[in-house]
Amino acid sequence: MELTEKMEAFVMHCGEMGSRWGFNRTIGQMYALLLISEEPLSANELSQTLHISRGNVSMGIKELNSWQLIATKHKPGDRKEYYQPAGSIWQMANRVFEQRRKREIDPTLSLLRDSLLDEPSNQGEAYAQTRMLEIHDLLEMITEWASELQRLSPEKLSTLMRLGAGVTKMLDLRDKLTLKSGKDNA
Amino acid sequence: MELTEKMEAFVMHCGEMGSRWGFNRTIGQMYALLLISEEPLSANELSQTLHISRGNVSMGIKELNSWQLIATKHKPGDRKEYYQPAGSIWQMANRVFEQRRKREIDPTLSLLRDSLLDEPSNQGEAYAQTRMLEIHDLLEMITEWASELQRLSPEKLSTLMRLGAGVTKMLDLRDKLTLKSGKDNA
DNA sequence: CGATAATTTCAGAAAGAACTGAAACAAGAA
DNA sequence: TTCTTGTTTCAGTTCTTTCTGAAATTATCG
Repeated sequence: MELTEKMEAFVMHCGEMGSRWGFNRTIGQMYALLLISEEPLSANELSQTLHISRGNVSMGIKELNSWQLIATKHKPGDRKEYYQPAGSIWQMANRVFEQRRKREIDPTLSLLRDSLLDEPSNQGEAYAQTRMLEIHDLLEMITEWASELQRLSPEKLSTLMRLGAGVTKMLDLRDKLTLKSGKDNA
Repeated sequence: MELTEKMEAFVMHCGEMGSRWGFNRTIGQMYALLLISEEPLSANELSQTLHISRGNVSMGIKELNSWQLIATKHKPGDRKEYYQPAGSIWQMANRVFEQRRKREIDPTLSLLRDSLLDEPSNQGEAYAQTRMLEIHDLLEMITEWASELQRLSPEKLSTLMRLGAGVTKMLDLRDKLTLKSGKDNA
């Protein structure tokens, strides 16, 4: 697999960003390469193109699988496995968001829930709990909102996104409607 | 500064999560401690309570400052500096999102923009560019959407959030209105 | 059933990130 | 100015993560 200059730039960039996106350098590179490659690639091709060890590729594939970001393909008369990105860009973004939510938010949320069950045992702890409650509520909102967006079909999501600056207008519109028809909505 | 068991659990947990949230362990701990502490704390108190070196605290404060997450206070007749969280929980969330956008999305976006300016030099590159364009558009949507949300006042944001599952309904409503009044909206 | 072709695992090496502590620096107070 | 009290810096150390490569494992073919 030969890369043009631009392709290599992209792949390497995704490597740098990899760690910021929740996985590591090589995994970022691997996924980038699979994304821009027209044909599915074998583990060996990944290893050679990216100059990383075969073992490392194997671990990377395992990780990408656990994120459900790649699919495995077989070619007739060929024992090797070939890999390609799973699903559309939208689905990929969804998966990444979901995984990150699981890792970055859920654990904190459950710790906070536990902590808030008990009565505060003194003044300082009472204050701490009010702050924790704020954070809890914020995180809960974020997760609810996120899962809401995930349930939305890609088309609707796209509409909502394209709406952009219109969200504010929509809220205003809704306020008017609500005022007219009385307080019957959430 | 003495911590109850629950407070310590929270602080330590934020430490573990720190790296997932874009900063490191000690910085997570420091910020958590400042959040749940009623009084502003001095660098020495942070150092002692968390059992980390004075120098490390200093670096942490620098970092938290660059994220605009803490404010510095002075007590009359006391040379020390005291630190406390800056702004509300909402503001904090905003800051974190913004910083992360800057680090995780903006660089990629500008790379993609550059890359997409040039004509593809061969078949494979043409395919790569179509994929890159998809990613570009997705990232652009996300950033626009995010900055949109940031411009929203906290109250509106809160309304929008509480709306939750209602977003779908709202979209439907909007569709009906649009159909009735013709195609005059975005 | 071997023999062969591929994938996975994992101990140790290498690279990278975070932390310490002592020295340098800064800002009043006397 | 000099002394005191506080903050910052940074070279070296420690801790963590990632990567390699050889050995173990699994799967397929004849």
